Amino acid sequence: MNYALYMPNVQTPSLTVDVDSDVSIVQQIVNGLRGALVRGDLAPGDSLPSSRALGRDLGVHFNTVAQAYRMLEAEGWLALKRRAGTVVRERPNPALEDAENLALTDSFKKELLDLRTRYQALGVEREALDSALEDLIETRRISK
Amino acid sequence: MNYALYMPNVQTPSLTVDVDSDVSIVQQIVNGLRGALVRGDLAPGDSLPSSRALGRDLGVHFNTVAQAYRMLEAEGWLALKRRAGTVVRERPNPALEDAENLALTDSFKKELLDLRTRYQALGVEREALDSALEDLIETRRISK
DNA sequence: GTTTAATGTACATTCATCACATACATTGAC
DNA sequence: GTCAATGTATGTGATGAATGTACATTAAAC
Repeated sequence: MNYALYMPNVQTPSLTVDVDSDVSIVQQIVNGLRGALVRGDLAPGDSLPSSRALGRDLGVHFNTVAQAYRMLEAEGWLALKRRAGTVVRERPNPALEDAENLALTDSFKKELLDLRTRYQALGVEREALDSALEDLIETRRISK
Repeated sequence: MNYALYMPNVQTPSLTVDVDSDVSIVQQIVNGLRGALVRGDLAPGDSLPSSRALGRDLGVHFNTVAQAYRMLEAEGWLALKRRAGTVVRERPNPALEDAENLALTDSFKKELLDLRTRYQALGVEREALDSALEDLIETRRISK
């Protein structure tokens, strides 16, 4: 089942959770919120729903949401305060050492390759995957 | 720790396993072998090491390798026979219904977007990620 | 200022999964 | 036919995921 959350700065619903997915619910929430944060749909100063409210909307336990919030807090995106709720923080992009940067880029390439290979093995045509890759690059060019 | 396996049709070692990774060992083996199968480094008729031999080389338990073999058997890549060992099968690319194809392409886009966003949030520059994407497209064009 | 209710935090529980250990069934080689 | 190498089946301890429940904090209401 999928549920939706409405962001303060965007009209279309985002943050859906698929209980049947093989990626954990916490990770799905983290991915969805991180995407909104990177896109700017959630901006510094914005308040997020309480873990209980979001858990209710998503159909999961509030502790599951709370854990996702804490992971995003650890990444520097959110500030969590008791009773006051969860707020988006100002978050400068982390500066990386060259070595870290190279290592991360390599990991990215490896994950990317595995991802593409997996869908290719499932029978998706090369052209469809290629154009999805192109689309991602293009989208980024336009949006920035 | 990383270990290496030598494929019959390729000089450079492949299939490394990282115990500290957050992706499971079985999945790493599946990913590595599937990559070799899709690339053609492992071709129909090729024999794979026994689960015990590969487990020894990789430094993991042979049942872990056996499980990976069985997953690839379920995908249609391998034929497992007792005593005779594991052999690469002829495997036509699965034909997909249009609906499946669209759904898979959507999943691919979603996973791709999450992947890129995650590394972007880690501080990797947009240009590095973009060029990795471009490289993947280019590599595929050349190799096929 | 006191009370109160809403929020995040902490810990226990249940269940699934991972990697491994061990015993077994099968079967090609000799 | 015997044997040893291979895959198969089942059990186990550890880890993690999602939830249940109780608690600590604190902004808001009065």
